[in-house]
Amino acid sequence: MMHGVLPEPLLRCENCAVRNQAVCGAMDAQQITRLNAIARRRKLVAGQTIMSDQDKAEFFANVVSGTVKLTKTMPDGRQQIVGLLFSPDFLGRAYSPNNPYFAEAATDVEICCFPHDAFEKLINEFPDLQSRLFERTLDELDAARDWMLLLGRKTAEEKVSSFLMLLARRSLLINCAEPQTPQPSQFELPLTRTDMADYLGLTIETVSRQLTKLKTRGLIRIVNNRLVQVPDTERLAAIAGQDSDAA
Amino acid sequence: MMHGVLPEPLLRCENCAVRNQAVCGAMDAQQITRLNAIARRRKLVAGQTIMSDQDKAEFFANVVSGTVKLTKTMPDGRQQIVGLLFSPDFLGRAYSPNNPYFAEAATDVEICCFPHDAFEKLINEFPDLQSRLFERTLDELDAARDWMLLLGRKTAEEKVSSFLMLLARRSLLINCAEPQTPQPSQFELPLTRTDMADYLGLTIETVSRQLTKLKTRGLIRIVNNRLVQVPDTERLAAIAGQDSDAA
DNA sequence: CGACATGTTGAACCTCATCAACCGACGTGG
DNA sequence: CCACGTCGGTTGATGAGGTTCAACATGTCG
Repeated sequence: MMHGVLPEPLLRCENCAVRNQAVCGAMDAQQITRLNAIARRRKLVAGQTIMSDQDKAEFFANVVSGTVKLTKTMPDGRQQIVGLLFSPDFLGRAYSPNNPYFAEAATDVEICCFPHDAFEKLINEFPDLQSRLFERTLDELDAARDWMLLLGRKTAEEKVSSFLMLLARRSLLINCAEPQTPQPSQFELPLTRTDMADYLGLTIETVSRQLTKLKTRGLIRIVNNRLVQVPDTERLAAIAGQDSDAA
Repeated sequence: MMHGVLPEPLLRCENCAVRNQAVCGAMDAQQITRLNAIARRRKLVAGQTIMSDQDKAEFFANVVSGTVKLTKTMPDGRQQIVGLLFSPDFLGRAYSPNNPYFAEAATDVEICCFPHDAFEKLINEFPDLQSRLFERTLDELDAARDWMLLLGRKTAEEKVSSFLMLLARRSLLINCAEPQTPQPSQFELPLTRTDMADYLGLTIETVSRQLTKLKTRGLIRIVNNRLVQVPDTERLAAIAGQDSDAA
């Protein structure tokens, strides 16, 4: 990576690692120049708050690296992670400055921020940009609804397996481009056990137990409490209770 | 209502009951004329399929009256309702003909259909229309995530109460325009117990038991197994485990 | 009236939450 | 250097909330 060593002003959008994947992918040279003028990189360590649900969001952002979690909390403290954002995902809501979620860095995170007003102006000028954001939002909606099925109807074992499959698919997608699933997979867990529990609607104890159960059955191998190997993704997918294509 | 007795071709968009609320609300006279040319009313009885998740969606639609449920089903038959659509809501997904949900009439339903290709052309011509759809999609995303909190973290009692509060708020919103919540409310349940269970991630037995428990405690009155009265919405909202404003 | 779908109630069981103890890694300060 | 507290994770014992299975009630429609 060259980017890390370049001084901030040279971190131009046209060289960005996530360009062509992020919302800026549809923009031409002129638009990118405009975008570059308002974009600003930020690095965050794990646990740091990105946006609070208390106050208005001052910016939009693209996740460049790391994992961001969106959470909702009840008055008595019960928590639910309602969305995970990975590398080219987009953070923030158009049309309304209100932000109903608490956004927090689950791992160390790098994001690319756009001030609210300037970015909205860009959206209005470039319909392509709006279309892209729209498409992403639709994808997020699909993902949210998939997760509703998981939260409402799946067993603890299926929940944990589904989460692991989510990561396994992601890592396969990033590493090789082939979409076949019968391959082995290896990845880092971007969440602590507590976060996994909050994502799956379980307790940390149940998550831990299910993980050891999967380990004992040889379905996964746990290396570092964070690094996980899945020797046979098909087998795990079957336990996750999903068709081999579903998320 | 005049509409019901008018022959189909006279059911013009400019007279539509949900105009100004639906996606067409932003359109001017000229646009409405265009829309009218492609729109087509359909009536469906409860239980009828609107769109299958198996095949591509051939149309978009606005819900004019009644309730539509979006469901996801696992291979073994477990089901989860992932969205409820009421009167001015929009049905269908732009940019992709694939439709990952099974859409079914929960009650008798009236919808206004737009063929896929013609409507997409309209979207591209009128950015306002796209913005409106985008906003609605963002609202749906928020609702889905609220429901994730419910499915993942709430107790059966809280789930049932939350659902009742959803309907109570809706009925108050429709009847009077005042946003105060301490009022009594009355409404029809648009779902069977089975559907309520599938919406809340419970079994029908649990739903039934929680309803009778709420009834016994005087928090609700059940008239017709379908007609429900809530004497004190604040009290019910407290049991639903939500701040008085949240969905 | 009988038949069928829809809803209720009861009893037994089971999954998962709760409470608690324990482990290992890490960082701090005496 | 070791004692100490903290944090993240694991494991065990126990119990409650919700499911399951089954019987019964109610409502609706021919």
